[in-house]
Amino acid sequence: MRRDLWGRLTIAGFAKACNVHVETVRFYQHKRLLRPPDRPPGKIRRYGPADVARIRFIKSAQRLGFSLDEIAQLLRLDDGAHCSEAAEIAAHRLLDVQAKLADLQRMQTVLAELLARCKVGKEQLRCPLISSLQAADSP
Amino acid sequence: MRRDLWGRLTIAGFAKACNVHVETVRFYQHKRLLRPPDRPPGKIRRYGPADVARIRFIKSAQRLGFSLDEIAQLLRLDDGAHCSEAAEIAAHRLLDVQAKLADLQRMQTVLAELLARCKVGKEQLRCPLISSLQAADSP
DNA sequence: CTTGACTCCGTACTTGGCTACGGTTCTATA
DNA sequence: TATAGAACCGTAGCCAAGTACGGAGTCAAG
Repeated sequence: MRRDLWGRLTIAGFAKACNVHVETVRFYQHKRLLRPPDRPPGKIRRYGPADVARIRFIKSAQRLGFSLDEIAQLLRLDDGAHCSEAAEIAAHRLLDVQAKLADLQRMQTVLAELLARCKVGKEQLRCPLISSLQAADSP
Repeated sequence: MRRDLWGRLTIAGFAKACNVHVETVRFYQHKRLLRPPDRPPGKIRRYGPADVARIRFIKSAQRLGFSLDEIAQLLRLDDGAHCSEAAEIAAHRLLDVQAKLADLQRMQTVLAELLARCKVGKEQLRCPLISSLQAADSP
């Protein structure tokens, strides 16, 4: 993993550290989810730990069902937005997160119960998963 | 919303009840997430409440970050799978759900704190969202 | 018993999120 | 300092998940 004298990574090492492809990094830069580090004239870009954390956040948030556009909003909160705007974004996202939590908690209960029943009996098991999710439709 | 004498819906009413498009219903049938109801020869299909619940489950699970393939697995648990197989699927999904829960809980805390700080002060706020997510990379 | 809306089904197009390609510019080791 | 291997950057292609289209078959209100 190549680093310069300040320990900052080239794009290849950076991508590897984030467990994504180089092209994905560039794609996120293009979509303005990640600001490309300044490029000293006639030299190449170098990436630091904050950039790694940022990409990891993006990938984790995707696993939670957020789109890149929603993630861009969340990142603006982390970057520091003015209060009135931040409050609005945060309030929206908070409701969304809470709805997801409620659904996932019900799902967890149902899956855990299924697993427990599996351990005792060996019969054919039905698992009331469908009825475990209740989230309202978001338009 | 058209129903027959047993109260079962045509595909248009069904789609509306699920808040999806007719084409989406057909797409899910094609992907075997939903079995098309039997079609009496020379007549059209009719859909019941169990079908509505199934589509709603699919849409909710998508919001939680599950792909259609993962959702197909979950649906097989609900449909009743044999024990050894069910246990394996359930165990995998349970771990996944628990990782998501942990991340969402941290995110909820951070968003709620931001919102609280917004109410008192009016300054520029940074929100330590990025450091709130820790989920391990799943390959 | 017609007519306009709806169903059925196959195929083609779109969008979001990457992934690959290829020509030019940097970089670092021999 | 030559040169293999990166980095850069634009453009094109790919896959998942829909979305649109169109012709032939149903349905029900008039």
